[in-house]
Amino acid sequence: MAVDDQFIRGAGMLAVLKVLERGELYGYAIVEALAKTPGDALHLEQSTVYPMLYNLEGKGLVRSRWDESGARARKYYALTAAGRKRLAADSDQWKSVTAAMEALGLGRLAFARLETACC
Amino acid sequence: MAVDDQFIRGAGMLAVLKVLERGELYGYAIVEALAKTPGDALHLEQSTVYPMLYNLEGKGLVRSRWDESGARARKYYALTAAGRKRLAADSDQWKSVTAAMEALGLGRLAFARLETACC
DNA sequence: CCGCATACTATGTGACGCAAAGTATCAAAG
DNA sequence: CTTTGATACTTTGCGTCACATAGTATGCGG
Repeated sequence: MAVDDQFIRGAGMLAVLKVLERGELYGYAIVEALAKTPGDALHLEQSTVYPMLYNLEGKGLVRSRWDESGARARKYYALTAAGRKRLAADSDQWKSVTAAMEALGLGRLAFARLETACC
Repeated sequence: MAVDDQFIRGAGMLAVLKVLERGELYGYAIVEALAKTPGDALHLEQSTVYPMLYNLEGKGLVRSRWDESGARARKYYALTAAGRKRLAADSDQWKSVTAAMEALGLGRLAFARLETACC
C-alpha cells in the first residue's frame, strides 16, 4: 500500500463514485482504475471495493448488471440518479475539506505559487 | 457538523498535528482552532480531540504539560521530534491523496484551468 | 445563584478499509 | 499437461477513528 489507509478513509467511496461517473464498470476494473492513480495513492484492495459496491447498491447509489457474454462473468456497476446526486454533494464536501486543510498550510503549494507568480 | 465525518477520517489527526506545528496549545484551544477553519470543514468534537491527543501522546508524537498558573488548569500539548517527522510524512501522503483525487477530476478546477490557459 | 463558556475525562457505537481466505475460469509458460 | 499467474467475485473478522453521550469541575456575567 503506497499510502496509509488512514488517508483514504472517506475518500474511498467518493473515488469509486467518481470513476463510475465516466460510465459503467465492473468491480475488478474499478480496482484497476484506482490502482493506476498517480502515486498509487487511492489503491483500494478487492476486499475493500467489492463490499463497498454492495453497500453502495444497498443505498441505491449504484445499480448492477451481470454480463455473461464474455469469457468470464462480470458484474457491471453504474451510477443511479441518486448516486450522481450524492457524487455532486460529496465532491463539494471533499473540496471543502481540502480547502480547510490548505488554510492550515497543507498542500497545493506548487499551484499557489503559480497563481501569484503568473497572470 | 458542516461536513460528513466520513471525509475527516484520517485528516483529523493530521489537522491536529498541523495546528500544533505553530506552537503548543491546550486541548480546548485546538478544538476551537479547528472549528474556525473555513466552512467549518475540519470541526472536531471535544470527544474526538481529547482521546486523539491521548493517543498521539501514547505514540510519542506529542508531549503534554500541565499549566496550573491560570484560573483553570490547562494541559498544553506540543509536537515532539517524532511528531514533527510524522507531520512531514503525513503531509506528503495527504498531498499524494489530493493529487490522485484531482487526477480523477475532483476539485481544484480553477487552478487546473489556470495552469493550462496561462504561462 | 443560575446559566453559560471553559476545560478535561470516560464509555460505548458505527463505519470503513484491510488482511486473509475461499471459489472459479482462463491464458501462458514450463 | 500441469502449474503459475492474471482475472473476477465473495465472505469473515479485525483495528482504527470520529462521534454521541455522559460526567466532573471551575469561573464569570446577569
